[in-house]
Amino acid sequence: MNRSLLMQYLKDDVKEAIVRSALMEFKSKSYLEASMRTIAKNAGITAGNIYRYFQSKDDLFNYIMDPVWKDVTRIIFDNYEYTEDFFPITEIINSIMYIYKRFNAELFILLNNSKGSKYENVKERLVSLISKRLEDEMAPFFKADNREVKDTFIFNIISNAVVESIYLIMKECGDDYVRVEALTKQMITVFAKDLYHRL
Amino acid sequence: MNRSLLMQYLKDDVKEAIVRSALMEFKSKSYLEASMRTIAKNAGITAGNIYRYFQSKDDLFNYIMDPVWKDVTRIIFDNYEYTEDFFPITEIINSIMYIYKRFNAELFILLNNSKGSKYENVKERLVSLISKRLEDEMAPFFKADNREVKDTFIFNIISNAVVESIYLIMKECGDDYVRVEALTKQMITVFAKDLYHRL
Amino acid sequence: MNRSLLMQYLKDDVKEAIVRSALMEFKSKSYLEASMRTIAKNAGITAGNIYRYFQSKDDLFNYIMDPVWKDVTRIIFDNYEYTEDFFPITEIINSIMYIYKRFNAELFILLNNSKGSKYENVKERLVSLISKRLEDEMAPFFKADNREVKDTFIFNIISNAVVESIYLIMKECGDDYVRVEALTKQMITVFAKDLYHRL
Amino acid sequence: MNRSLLMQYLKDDVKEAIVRSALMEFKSKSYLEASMRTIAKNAGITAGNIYRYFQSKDDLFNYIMDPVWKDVTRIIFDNYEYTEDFFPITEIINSIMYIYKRFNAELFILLNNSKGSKYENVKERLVSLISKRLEDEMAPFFKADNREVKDTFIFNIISNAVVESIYLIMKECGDDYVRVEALTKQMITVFAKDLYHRL
DNA sequence: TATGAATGAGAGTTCATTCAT
DNA sequence: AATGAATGAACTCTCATTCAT
Repeated sequence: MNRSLLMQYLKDDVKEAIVRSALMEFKSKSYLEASMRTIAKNAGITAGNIYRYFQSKDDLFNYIMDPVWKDVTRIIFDNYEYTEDFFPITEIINSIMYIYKRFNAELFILLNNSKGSKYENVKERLVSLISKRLEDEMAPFFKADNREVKDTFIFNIISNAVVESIYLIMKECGDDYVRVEALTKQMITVFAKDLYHRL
Repeated sequence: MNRSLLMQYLKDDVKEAIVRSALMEFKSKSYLEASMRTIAKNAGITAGNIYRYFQSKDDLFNYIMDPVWKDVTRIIFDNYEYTEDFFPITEIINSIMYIYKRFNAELFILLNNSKGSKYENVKERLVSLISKRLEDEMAPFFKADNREVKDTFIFNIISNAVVESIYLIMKECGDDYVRVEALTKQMITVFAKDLYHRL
Repeated sequence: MNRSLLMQYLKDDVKEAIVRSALMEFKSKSYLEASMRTIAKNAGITAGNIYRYFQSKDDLFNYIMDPVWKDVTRIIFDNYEYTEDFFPITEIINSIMYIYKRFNAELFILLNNSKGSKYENVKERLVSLISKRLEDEMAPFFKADNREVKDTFIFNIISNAVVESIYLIMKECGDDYVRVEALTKQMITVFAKDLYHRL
Repeated sequence: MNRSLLMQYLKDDVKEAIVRSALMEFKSKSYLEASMRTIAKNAGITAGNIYRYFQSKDDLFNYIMDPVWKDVTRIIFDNYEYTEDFFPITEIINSIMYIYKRFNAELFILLNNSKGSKYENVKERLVSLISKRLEDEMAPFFKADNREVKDTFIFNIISNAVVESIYLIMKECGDDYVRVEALTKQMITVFAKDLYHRL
């Protein structure tokens, strides 16, 4: 390995250290409260050196969060098979578990600690996406029964409840994936089972 | 109107201006991030002058938030009449509407932007209170059927959903009290109706 | 009494109240640390109103201290009768007791809490005055014996000790004039008796 | 000299500049009145930069004063040999000269300008220590003669005079160690010689 | 590439002083 | 004469960011 490649290697190493340290910091403090000094210290480098790898705090935050957001939105727009319960519960659970396992910390940050960043309103956008999909999926049934929902904002409320619950379960369960899955299932059941008849 | 009364009027005017400006600031930034200078500027006064009306940032925040929290906890501890639907829905709605009409913005801040203040964990405490009450109310029915809930954390999840939904409705509806009431009813129905059978 | 005289009376009344309150404040805080607000509050008036009577904090301080300083310096330059002990101890004690009884608080402030005011170096000036007088009084005796003091700064040191001791006694004894007088006598004895033979 | 050593050099330079500037500031203003901005300006840096070297104003003050106080108390508790003159004058002088040479300005600040810091009452404590020792040393002689002192506060007065005198000599003599030693000797003689017969 | 010293703007807060009333 | 609201500059301290080395 020549010197330039070594440098390249070292560089990636440091970048990863920064990202790892930043994740920790963003998990315990909001975007605005997070300290570049602390991130640097926990990454084993100096504050100034971060700016070799990221233009700004904002840049660093987005570098971490962009892929998560991409994945999350992609998953929501995946086509689920319809089931007679209106909701493809198993697949939803699977998606949630996938995101949970891959982006545990990141999702937590995205939902809760992103104030001040461009992801400030990410929860609202996420809820909107889910809400839209929920509404679309239920529309045919309402049409068939010649019913309609008085105020479609209720879909937002339900979607928001689901998102909030996922975040709550994440906080409660930590790495206990079995409990996460059980609680998530129960939660989806409570919110979605027979939903049509409660609307 | 004599001078003393005029002074009184003017003084109250400024205090109100500060509170109004502070509400705006606390609505858009968390307690810690909010700036006394910005509050002053938007109230049309100098930063130092705020301290004629409030002893500190903390004092100002609590002056606004104390009444809300007092009312909210009082309401939660009120005794509702039991109904055959498990929940005294009408009275709950009335309570929520009361708080909504009086403390729209304040409740939002309390639930979302109180980090760094003494109300930092208010949402968790509120959710716990509601959760406890929910569990207590349902306990007899589970006992009668000789059933039990697998993971009682689900009560926390549901309570959290209710709290979050109220706050979402507030944000959505502005001053449209009729819509607030309708949505709140629908929300409670969706979350609570037949809840026993979905647990 | 007509209105104008009444006003005059009231005015003097307020001025006295300010001075009394200021004395208290300057006794417990240094000139710089003393607060015009506190002085006003304890005088039963508003801060702004002080400025009707005194141009500034400095002006107020000097108004109180000028007469004391005048008296103190005057007394020091009074002519004492010579005694065979070199020092007219009785008269010195009397002078000190006079100042003590009349300007208890003021002297304390002058010596200890005047930093930042024009009396900042008053102790040094006072000590110099006393020192000069001490030297002058002892000069003939040295001359007669054909002796001289190696370093005349020793007179400053002794004078300073006397001044400091007076202030210390003031702090210790409060209004117990009998103890003040006893201790002052003892102190003068300790420092001055047979001084000539210890130089 | 490599870069790291150079940095080290520069860093120490700045720290020294801060301490030097702080000494000046604390010499002319009390702890509370001293300004970090002024200290920074006179050290040729910005106010914020001080905080790279010292955690707080308090930290900076204590960094300068701690060693002095440590040395001073250590010396006072040292055991002196008894002499027939009651006092181990030579050793006292030596101790004073040691402190003088090491902590000229610092002792001045400690005794005079420490209000608001943890050394606020240091002079009183120091005087008490010396006073206690003085009293203890003279007690046997009083007992032997079946005498007693009317008011033992006189020991405090004498101790205070000694402390004050040391500080006065320091201010007067600057770096002229020979004169400091001569004056200190003379001062101790004036205050302590034959003290027993003047009490 | 990396350092770490330094900046500069901003935070909350205090207070002597001014001034319209 | 008196009020008390308001100012504005000062305070200590923090931190993202820059830059000479």
